[in-house]
Amino acid sequence: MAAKATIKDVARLAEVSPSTVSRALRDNPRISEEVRQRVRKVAKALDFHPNQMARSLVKQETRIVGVLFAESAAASMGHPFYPAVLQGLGKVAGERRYHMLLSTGVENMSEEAAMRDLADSGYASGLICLSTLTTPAQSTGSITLPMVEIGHPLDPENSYYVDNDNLRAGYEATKYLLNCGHRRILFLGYDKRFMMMENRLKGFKQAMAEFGAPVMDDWIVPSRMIENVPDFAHLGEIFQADQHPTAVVSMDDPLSIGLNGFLLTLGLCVPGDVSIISFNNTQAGQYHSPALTSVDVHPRELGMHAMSLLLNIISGAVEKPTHINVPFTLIERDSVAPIAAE
Amino acid sequence: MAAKATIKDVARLAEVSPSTVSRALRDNPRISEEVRQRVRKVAKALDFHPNQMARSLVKQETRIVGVLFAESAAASMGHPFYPAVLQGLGKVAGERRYHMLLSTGVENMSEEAAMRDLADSGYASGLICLSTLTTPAQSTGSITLPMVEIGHPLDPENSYYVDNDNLRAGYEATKYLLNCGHRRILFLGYDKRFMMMENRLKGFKQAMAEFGAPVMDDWIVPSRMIENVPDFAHLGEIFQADQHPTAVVSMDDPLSIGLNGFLLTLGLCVPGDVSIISFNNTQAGQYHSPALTSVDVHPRELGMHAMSLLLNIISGAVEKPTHINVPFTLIERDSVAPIAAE
DNA sequence: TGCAGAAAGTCAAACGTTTGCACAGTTTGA
DNA sequence: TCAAACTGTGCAAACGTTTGACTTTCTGCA
Repeated sequence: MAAKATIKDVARLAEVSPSTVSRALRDNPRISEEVRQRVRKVAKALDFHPNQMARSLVKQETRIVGVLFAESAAASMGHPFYPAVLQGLGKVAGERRYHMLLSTGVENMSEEAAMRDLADSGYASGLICLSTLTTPAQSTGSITLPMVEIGHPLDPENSYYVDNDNLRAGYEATKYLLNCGHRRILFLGYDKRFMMMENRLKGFKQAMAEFGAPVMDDWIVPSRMIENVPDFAHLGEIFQADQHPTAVVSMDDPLSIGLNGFLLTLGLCVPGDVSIISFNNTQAGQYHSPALTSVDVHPRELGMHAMSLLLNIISGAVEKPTHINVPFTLIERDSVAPIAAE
Repeated sequence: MAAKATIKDVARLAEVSPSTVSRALRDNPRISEEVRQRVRKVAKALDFHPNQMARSLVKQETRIVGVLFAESAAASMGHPFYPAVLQGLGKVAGERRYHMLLSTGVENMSEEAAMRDLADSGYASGLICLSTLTTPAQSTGSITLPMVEIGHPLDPENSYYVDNDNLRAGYEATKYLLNCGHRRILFLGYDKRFMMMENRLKGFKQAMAEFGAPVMDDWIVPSRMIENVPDFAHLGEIFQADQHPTAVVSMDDPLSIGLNGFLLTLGLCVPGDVSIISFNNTQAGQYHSPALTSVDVHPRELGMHAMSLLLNIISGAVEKPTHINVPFTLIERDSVAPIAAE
């Protein structure tokens, strides 16, 4: 009773050979119904569970997939986007009886190193990589595991990945403001480390051009994701000027909320004086007043699709580099208003 | 080059036996310096990494710990508390070269079932359990793995766990309001499924009693954690009454933010008409206006301590059921004001 | 009656390590 | 001078499964 029961224990008690036990438990048709029953009963009685390590060893596969976060998993978890992705990943992993192994980023470990670590550990049969950076692991080449990325990969032609159409998202968000009559629009939260930002900015410019609205470099203001601290001094100058922006496209809800607070100190109201359209549709944004109009990129779906794809690759159902595009949704709330007559 | 190098490949090229390779790579003192060097060089050249499955099989241990979330991991990740804990867990796991295996809650799988699943999988050498529920797995008995819980366990005497002193936290939060002159205080967000709520409520009552303030059952208003939807109809009645509460102890920032919005619709201001002291000190709460006065339970530290403890148990450094108490911090911001003269 | 083939099991090798023991060669100590 | 001890290495068993090949027994058919 003390030690865990092994297949041999079951075999002995059921008076068959270990191989028969193995087959019986896996419903191999070569085992008679009678023996199958007997084996099952004994297995249950002993609370026998096959040792996965032994199993994995001989089958040369595990039921584990590694999950790797771009920033050290640690840092990134602060933002609701990542937990939501994880939630999606977990849902389909669970359904297909897979486990997820987290890359527990040792502090200051590079993304690539973490990836190698996970791959080399031999525990995982595949990799999910949230490498949304523009300069991810260069030498991903020698990694032999099946891998799917969430976000835009460096080499789209040869990668499996799931993503939003961020160009389109940037375009639609901007167009929404333009349609409300805004022309002086600021782009907040540009972080050139993230590929998606490039694309959203591209969409922004495209929409602006289409409506003949001017794009000023000065009005593309950076802010690191996650930390979400824009350059308030700079923003102060911009918004205290006479011809200040009447609307902003903000890359993230927390950022928008911060901006809103800042504008308040300047005596500017949202959406009365400045409209904000935001991204990520977080809980905080919903509860905020005014409730934020925000683009939901559906992180949970991103996760679900990524995991499905990976598992299908592992099982051999998918062979060619595949790209899945998860649609976004623009959710209208109260932070955008038609431009006030001047 | 195609298949992964095994220890035998290394042995062949280094012209030694597999056992020597094994010993050389683990710095066994019985191997001469010369051979050690040679083996290392070959191993590096072949990019050899020992197969963890094989290793785990013979050593009867893995470098993986399972992490189990109370609610299906999925649902709970929505709240910033859990990612923060995960962050802490990951930090020390990474430092000690352990990996974390997530219980990817199959939908509707009970906490206990998920636990068994994780334990039975044989992948994990230990378990972290965020079982903050009041009625967790009853028959945790037959689980033989080392396990530490985060939150208050059912059987404190025989459990390893790390926790806040929630009674004290409830007490201090309430006292903070009482010291500001408040007496009509509402307790918002009671969720009897969580043990910590019981304790916080106990602390609340204790403080109230100490100041001779009345505690009314009606003013202990429940709300499920995570979903964070209180009964607004009920709250409406309470706050529209003549003698409405002048302050509330709220179990969660998102909940507080929701309450704030609701009070606004009633024409009540925070903290002018109603003060709020909150829990969890989330980003959303900081950015909110007014910025929330909130008690930080330091979820990251909870995670770090839990993982350290577990790893110490696994390594044999800790033997007796241990309890670690992580201090909380009351962070003063703008959502509490001294009571207005009536 | 003989024989093919199916049915139901058993055997043993294999997966890639680790590790107790054996062994050969070299020192050491008395 | 010889036993004892030490050094450096190889052998082979073990960890707990899975699986291809093999054996035995039985069934049906010519």
